Amino acid sequence: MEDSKNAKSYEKTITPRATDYNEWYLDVIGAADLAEHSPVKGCMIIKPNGYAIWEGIQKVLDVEFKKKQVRNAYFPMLIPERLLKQEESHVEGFAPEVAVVTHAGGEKLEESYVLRPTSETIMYDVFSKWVRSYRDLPLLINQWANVIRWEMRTKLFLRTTEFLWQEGHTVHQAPEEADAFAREMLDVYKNFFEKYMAIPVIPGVKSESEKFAGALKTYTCEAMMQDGKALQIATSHNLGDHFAKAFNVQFLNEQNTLEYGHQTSWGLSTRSIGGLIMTHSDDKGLVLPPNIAPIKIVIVPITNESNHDAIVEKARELETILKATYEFGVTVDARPQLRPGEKYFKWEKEGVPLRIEYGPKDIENNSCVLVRRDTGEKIVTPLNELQQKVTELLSTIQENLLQIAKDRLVEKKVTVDSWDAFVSAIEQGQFVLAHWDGTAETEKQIKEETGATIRCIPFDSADESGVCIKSGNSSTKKVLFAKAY
RNA sequence: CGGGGUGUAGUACAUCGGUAGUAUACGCGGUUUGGGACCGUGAGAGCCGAGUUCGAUUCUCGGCACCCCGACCA
Repeated sequence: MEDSKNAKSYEKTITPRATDYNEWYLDVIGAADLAEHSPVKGCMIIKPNGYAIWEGIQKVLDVEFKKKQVRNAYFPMLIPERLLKQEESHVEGFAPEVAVVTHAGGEKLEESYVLRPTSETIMYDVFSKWVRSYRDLPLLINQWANVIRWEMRTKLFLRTTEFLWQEGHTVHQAPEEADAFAREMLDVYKNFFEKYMAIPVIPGVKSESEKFAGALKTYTCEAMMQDGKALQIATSHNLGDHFAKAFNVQFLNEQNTLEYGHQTSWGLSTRSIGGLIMTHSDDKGLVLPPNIAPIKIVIVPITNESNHDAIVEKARELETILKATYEFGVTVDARPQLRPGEKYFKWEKEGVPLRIEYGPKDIENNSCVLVRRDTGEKIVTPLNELQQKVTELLSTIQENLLQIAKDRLVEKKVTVDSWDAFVSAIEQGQFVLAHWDGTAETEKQIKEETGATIRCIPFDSADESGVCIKSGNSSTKKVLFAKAY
């Protein structure tokens, strides 16, 4: 009896909050049907529900990229090993995690290929042929692709051996232009996260030791998960002319002299889905912001055997009305013989922002019941106001989710001036602003002692003189520390 | 790669040197249907290999896989 009870509660309970990764994976992701482990170690099978979110992200970003005149292209997954080795710090950074193809066609290859961990090398080798004159610049290319990084430990969505992303790569005439573009793309990401994903981020610059292998500067968006840990959710790099020199990306300027291009690269991966889940999930499962939710509205007809078909038919009428605005974002759960409660839980678990209950009572009153996923609030709505009310509620839910996440960021972000205060804040899982002397040694020491890393030097961190919380040396800026995923 | 652990039904867990059991999920029949319902019934399992043994899912050894904790990372 005891056993059966436990087993039952296991199946039916979603463990609290997506704060602990394991529970999150097991009970929220697993149950929500977004992804699962593949038979290939460290790789992820993205199920239809998960992929639909990715498709939504692609759709929105593609529009943003087009506004910046960025065009999509596709480059090979196999990169000749020599190309990868051409930029020194780049190969050092990636060497430990590349997978190498040594055999093909039944023979050992004369030259090995690596499976792209990122495409700078192969793309820039090609860019060197595409770029001849200043008239060819800026060159603005994006690619949607999979990449392979042989990480030692993987976590679904956050770090998988293979992941999907977009990587943008550009070439500019002037250093300032490249830097400005890298910053602009970071803004694109920041706005995307806030507007669509309802994830507030802290934009800033990475420290030297945390920056991308081969970059001059790495700009980052850091987000806070519900447990206070940080997630690097998108990055944009100013590559300077490092790669241009390694791959000979040169152009003739107006004075007819040869110059190296100045480059950027920027990316956003399926990790952002992990961030989405860990930002909004609650005890019942996933919570998706309406602006990115593949299904925004589910209509649950309340039926019994005798009236099932008739009520479903009426529910389809509501669906038709809403589809005019929301297209594929509306669905009717017309499965027979299931009790309404069971359907409610399924759709709550999957994060659908708005549920419409529609049964005999509603038909009689010419109304329906709208239920918010974020608050659980039930709102009886006359059918003639349905469309307007739905639009209104979806945008309210979107704003509310962003506000909750913003409040959390404010609440869990502290400024400290002493080492003791720093250590205790980090232990409590907070974001910590503190003075740092700017040296890699101090950074490393802090990491070893507390597990915290410098997430970024926030753009809005003011110049001010102070002393480093660890070394006591002088400092000019406060930087953001946190434990990270 | 270091430290720890686990391999039994779709899932989660038992048991046992000799019929492998429970829950849930799944199929079928029925009663239900405004928050995870119930009754009946059916199908479904020992990672691989070797050894010990009359007999191994169980014990031993080897392999493989996976999980957890570290170093690495979007």
